[in-house]
Amino acid sequence: MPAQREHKQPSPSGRSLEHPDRADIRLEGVLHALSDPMRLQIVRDLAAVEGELNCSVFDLPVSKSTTTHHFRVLRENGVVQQIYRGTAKMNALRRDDLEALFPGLIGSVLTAASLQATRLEAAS
Amino acid sequence: MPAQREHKQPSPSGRSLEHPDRADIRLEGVLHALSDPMRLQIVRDLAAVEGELNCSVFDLPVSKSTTTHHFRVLRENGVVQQIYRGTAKMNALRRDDLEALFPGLIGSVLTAASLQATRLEAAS
DNA sequence: CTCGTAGTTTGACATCCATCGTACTACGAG
DNA sequence: CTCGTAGTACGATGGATGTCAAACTACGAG
Repeated sequence: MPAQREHKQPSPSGRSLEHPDRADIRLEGVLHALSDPMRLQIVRDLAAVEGELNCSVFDLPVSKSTTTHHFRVLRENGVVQQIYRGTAKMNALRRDDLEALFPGLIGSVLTAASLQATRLEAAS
Repeated sequence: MPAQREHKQPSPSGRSLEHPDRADIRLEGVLHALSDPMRLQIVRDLAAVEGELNCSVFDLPVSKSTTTHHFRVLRENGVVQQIYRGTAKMNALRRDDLEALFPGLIGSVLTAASLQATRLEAAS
């Protein structure tokens, strides 16, 4: 039932996606979003390219619908921004908003993730 | 079934509590532990006093058994250290371990939590 | 218009999670 | 030894979460 999209403002290039305003982003939500290995990997990849990536460049070991689910969690918790561009859906980290709300947080999470990856790798 | 405590070494003052080694602490686990409002509050209080606190000084709006549950999650994910001292159970942040593994992470989470608290308060 | 590609939606399912109440255990005080 | 206090263990329960497969939608290419 498509009865819940109240303010559906037709976006420039097609479907619309709901994003929380900056003021509605919650720390607990962001931490929860980042606490899943799959989603943390997505965020790391996104941060690494410093730009936009479409969904399909992520080679996640899960089905397409699960991937959709994870991107939705990231979007609903204010971690990523998604826009449709033709048939692709581009994703980008909401760096400015996150930095304004939680200064240094994303940076230390990314650093921590790198360090841990190195550490786990070294432990063969 | 109490068949999983393999190396149960009797601790100096009574019951034993299992803590993960530093090397076994995982970023995802820490983020998950911090993503619950109740547990984030506990960690903030713990950080504020820069020392040990027993469980009962936390005035959480949940039952005793739920409180036990949250402290266990924090302990099992390497966020806090707990030791029995008589009938009380003292809790402390594992600052050194967390700082060594994930430099700056705890600090930015605490800062973010403060900022958000202020922000939400200001929004009446 | 038709097709293929990219992603969504739905429904199902098993697991995990936060919460509770009640019964239980450990320890210190008296 | 007995009692009170601090916290644990044990189900139980309702709700969220991660996962999937299958059917569906939107868009560009031809």
